[in-house]
Parts: sequence; C-alpha cells; structure tokens
Amino acid sequence: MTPNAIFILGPTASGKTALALHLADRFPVEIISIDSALVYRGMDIGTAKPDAATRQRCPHHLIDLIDPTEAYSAARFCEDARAAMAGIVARGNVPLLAGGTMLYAKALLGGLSDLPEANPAVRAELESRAARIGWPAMHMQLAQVDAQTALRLKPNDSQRIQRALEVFQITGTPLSVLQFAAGQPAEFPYRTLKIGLIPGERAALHKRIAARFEAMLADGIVEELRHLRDQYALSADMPSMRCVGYRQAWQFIEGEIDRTSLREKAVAATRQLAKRQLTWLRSMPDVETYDCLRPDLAESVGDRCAAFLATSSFSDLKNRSENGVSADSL
RNA sequence: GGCCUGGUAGCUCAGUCGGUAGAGCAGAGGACUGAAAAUCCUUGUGUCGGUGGUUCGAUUCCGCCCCAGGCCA
Repeated sequence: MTPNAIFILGPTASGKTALALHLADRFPVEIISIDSALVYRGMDIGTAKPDAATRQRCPHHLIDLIDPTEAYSAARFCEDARAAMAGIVARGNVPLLAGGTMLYAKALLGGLSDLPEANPAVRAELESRAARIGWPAMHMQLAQVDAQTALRLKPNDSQRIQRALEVFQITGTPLSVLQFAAGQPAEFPYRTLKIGLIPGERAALHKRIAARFEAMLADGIVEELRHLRDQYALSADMPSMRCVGYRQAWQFIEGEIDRTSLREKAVAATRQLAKRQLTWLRSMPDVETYDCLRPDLAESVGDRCAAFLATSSFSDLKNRSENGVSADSL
C-alpha cells in the first residue's frame, strides 16, 4: 500500500512552523523541512529556525546539515528527503514536509533529470569569462551549442546560462537534450495531501514580515553573523550569505549601509521572497489552498489531514475528486 | 517679523529656455531542473503645494497664501 505524506507549502512568515507543530500534536508525524536556508548550521536567528525545545517536541529532519561555507542543492534535497521519508514510514509515522523552498518541493514531487552536479572549477572558469565579455555574450555562446536552452533563457540570466554552459562543458551534450532524454519521471511513491498557505491580504503578511525582522534584529541577527564570520572563512557571494537578512546584515557590518537601511532592505527582500514563493504556489497543481490569516487555520487543516489519513490509497480515486474543490472556499 | 532654499509617483529626486512629466527604490504580475532566501523578465497618470494673474495654452513666468528647512532680527 502506498504510504501517505503531507505537504505544507507557504511563503515566509505564513505560519508554517506553528501549523506543522499543531499537526504534530494531533498526528503521528515527523517533520521534514523543505527549506534551503535551514540546512545551514549556526544560521538560526535569521532563518527563524525552530529551537531545540520545539525540535524535541517533534522530530525535525533536514535542518543543520552543512556549514555556511558549503552549498546545498535541490538534488541533494531530493536524496535526503527520500531517505528521511523512508525512515519515517519505517517507524510507522507519516512524513510531514513543510517549507517554502518551492523548487525543492517541485523537484521532490516531479523528479529531476539526470544531470551532472555542480563543478566549482568549471563554474569559476565560466565566471571569469563572463566577467570579461558579459552574460549576453555568454548567452550567445550558449546559443551555438544549445539553441533550445538559449531560447528559453534571457541574456542576463547569469545563473541559468552558467549552468547550461557548465552541463554542456562537462557532458558534451546540450542541457535541453539531457532534460528531454530523461523521459518520464518516476511516479512519486507516496499518496500526498498538499496544503498551500496563501494570505488573503498581502498587506497583513507584510506587517508580519516587518515585525518578524524587527524581532530578529532584537534577537541579534547581526551579532550572530559576526560570530559566523569569526568562525568560518565566509564571503558575500556564498549561497548562505545571500540569504535574506544575512545578505543585508553583511552589508551593514561592512559599513555599506546604516541600520535604517538594513531594516528597510531586509524587509523588502523578505517581501519579494514571499511574492516569488506565492507565484510558485499559484502555479503548482493539486494544492489545496488556505488563507493563512484565518484564525481557525490549524483546526481546519487538522481536520483535513484527519480526513486524508482516514482514507487509504484504495480510495484514492474517490479522494482525488473530493480534492478538486479548494478547501478554502468551504 | 525679514531674507534664502525647497514643496513633482508610496519614498528619494530629475525635468519641462511655456505645449499637462521620468529615473532609482518600493509595490504588482510572471519565469524557474544540482546556488533557488538564488537568478531573471514585464509593469510608472501623478489636483507637478494652494490660489489668482499674464498667455491661444502654466507644473514651468509673475503676485499672494500655506507647509518644511536654513540664515538674519
């Protein structure tokens, strides 16, 4: 019988953690974080990482996996998440995947093509060439070896142009060919319930975001970063230091911006992050959306999960048609 | 009280030698396959402080008033 899995997807500051904990009180679940920032050890305040007490209350997976000098990836997330899910099911529990890194969720659900992993040497070489000739020129070079990918990418999309060139350089085969050659992705081996948290009012989420960053400042996000800089050989272009909040705190420590600007820039960056997360959420199929601002959110989602868990994979078909309606409109 | 400088998009400002205006940031929408809290794309009508005057026509020139700074009393 196909095991169950529950997803809670939502933008930053939408209350995913609180909701997940509520569900943990009610059901035999273990939480798997879908979050590209929670994987960094020592980055606790700015990522709103669940504290030790919370993590004791319910097992959390995929948190504190690497040092801030290292890099994680969607592919590694897929491996780690699958392994964690298997373990949870073996223990007789239900995996509860909660987070806001939508690319990771999509990769886990839909699979990734068989591509080479990042190669620092190749990237460094591409980076220095780009510094000389500019990304639009790199884009034109990409068009010579992989017209299809070049067509879908904009001339300034440095990151994706670099990746496409990297893949070609390593494999000798265009990225577009490898992606199509991959063919049909394997079916996700779980019966899933996907809950999406979308604020009914954007302004309310913005308020929460501002208040939350204020609290992070008070809790010492800047001091946390100072310690990390003492502890590790960090640089501003590392993925960890590009995280919202830390990036701006870095600029503050470097004296590039003042405290007012730090506050404004960090809050704006968080809003923009939330907006991108919402764009993902709206485009994802089979997500049941709830207004994360409604007071009875935990109750409603809890009831929905109870109903989901009460049915088995045998009643999958019937269940799916029920899911067609957005629970939000009830 | 007098003089000076400002008052233009949510914010910071540019500009119109008189023909009703545009950048950056913010906001909004979108894309997204090993960096994704990343990277990138699209998107700018606002009594140009108010009110009179000159003018075919004023946000632009002139008068008065209001507001914010500064200087002098």
